[in-house]
Amino acid sequence: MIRTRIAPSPTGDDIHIGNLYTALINWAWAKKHNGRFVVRIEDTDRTRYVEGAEQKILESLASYGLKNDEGPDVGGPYAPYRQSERLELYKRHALELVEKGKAYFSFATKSELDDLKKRADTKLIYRQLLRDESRAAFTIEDANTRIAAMGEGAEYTIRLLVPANVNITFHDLIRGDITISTDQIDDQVLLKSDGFPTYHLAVVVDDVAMRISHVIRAEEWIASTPKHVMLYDAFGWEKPVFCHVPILRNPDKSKLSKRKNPVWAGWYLENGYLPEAMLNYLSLMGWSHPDQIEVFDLAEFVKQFELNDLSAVGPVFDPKKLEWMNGMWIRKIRPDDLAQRLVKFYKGRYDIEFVRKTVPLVQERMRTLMEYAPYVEFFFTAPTSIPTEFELDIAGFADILQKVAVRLEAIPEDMWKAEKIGEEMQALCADLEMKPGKFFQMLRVVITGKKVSPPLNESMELLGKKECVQRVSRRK
RNA sequence: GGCCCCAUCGUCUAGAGGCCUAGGACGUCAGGCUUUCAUCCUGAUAACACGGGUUCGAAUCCCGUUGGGGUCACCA
Repeated sequence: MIRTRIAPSPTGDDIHIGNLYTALINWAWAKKHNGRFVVRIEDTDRTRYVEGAEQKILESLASYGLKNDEGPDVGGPYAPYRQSERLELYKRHALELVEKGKAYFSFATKSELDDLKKRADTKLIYRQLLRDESRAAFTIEDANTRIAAMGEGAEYTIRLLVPANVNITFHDLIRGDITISTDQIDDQVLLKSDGFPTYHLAVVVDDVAMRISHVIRAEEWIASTPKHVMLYDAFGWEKPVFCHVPILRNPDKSKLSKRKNPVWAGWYLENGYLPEAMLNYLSLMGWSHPDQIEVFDLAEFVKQFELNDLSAVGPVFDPKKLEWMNGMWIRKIRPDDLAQRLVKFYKGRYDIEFVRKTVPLVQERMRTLMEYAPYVEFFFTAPTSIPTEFELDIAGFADILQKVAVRLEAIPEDMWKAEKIGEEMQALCADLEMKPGKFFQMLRVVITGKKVSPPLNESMELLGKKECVQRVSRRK
């Protein structure tokens, strides 16, 4: 059984786009194999905890259609899915490692550690000192006596015993074998002095407890994977498949950050992006469809996606292409679907009937839902002024408008259709011996107040005869 | 700085030794269609980081250099 997970920390406002990307990969891989996609909340850092973040993350995932099969919101066979509710499990395992001689108690205080760092010229020497002094300081018996003596508020940590100069090799599905020396790793704290586990202990214990088959996470975790490998080995556990996906980048290639791009998943939804478009765009990061097509839905992605086809190169997140993709999706969905999304997006500002009528006029010119409002604004607000360049540029401006008004007035109410309006205006334009471009540009500005608008005839039909005549007449 | 990862148009990518005078997409530019804008169509622009090997033959394999990124916490 394929089981994947994402393990977000509730430390921000929302789920980060990079995490949404990782979530997509995890979700797709699980779905492809009829497996399970798990969300586990890693809230072991109490100092960075943000109230409400967990809910927002879950909401965002659901909004994008990446619903989790197990998690704190829906439960599951391996509950609880919040690490803060699993503290006993971690402590038990940390102690097990101490018993096995794979970890040790440490009473070193912050200042003692700082002192140690000061004495060491290099990281390597620091690690040696830590190994030689800290770990040898107490036998298990001594430590237990000391902890007992300290009573309730006993402060100590449990550290992993990391041997010097041993090569740790693990297999990454995308990159192949990766070897890192233990000289790069100091004795890792597994259990913090506040009784909470560190990420390293918790992630290994939970991934095993929750039967995670594929650990698919961002590339930034590669350097700490040897720590996890040591833990799997220390416990005698079988390792999952490791797969480190590329990190999304800013245009300057640095790790995608809010300084250069909006990074919160919710932001894109709030700014008129379709979940389908975002996911489709994200799926093109480090991966490409075997047929080289670029616009496809989630089901197609799940069908075609292979984990080891993922590239190891960190792709730049390009808002321009995302926008194009969004435009493609706006045109791709059914008009009625689009209408309903618009109503929802604008929180009822427009009623569904109005939106249904205007969607055909604007569907192929919108790139985001946000562009709808400016396009239809003129239906509600008559233009208040005309750019003076028009009056100056067109000889007999007022007279021409007068004639337009007369023509429009002459169209019977029951014939007030886009086609008829178009014919009449064409005819008038010919009578006046004006260039169509100029004539219609003028008419457009008078009716909509803008040089750019939805198709004129259809717009006038929707606006109604009375309103159109009024808008034209007002210019006399 | 140590260690690890990576390296094809500005960007996303195809390419798993000959099919590559390197293909597609976004962007940009030019043109067409059009009653504006958009859509759509056509065309143009632009890349195998560099240097050594291996091979009859290298974008593809190996080594080095350079460049970029990640990571080195009682944060995840």
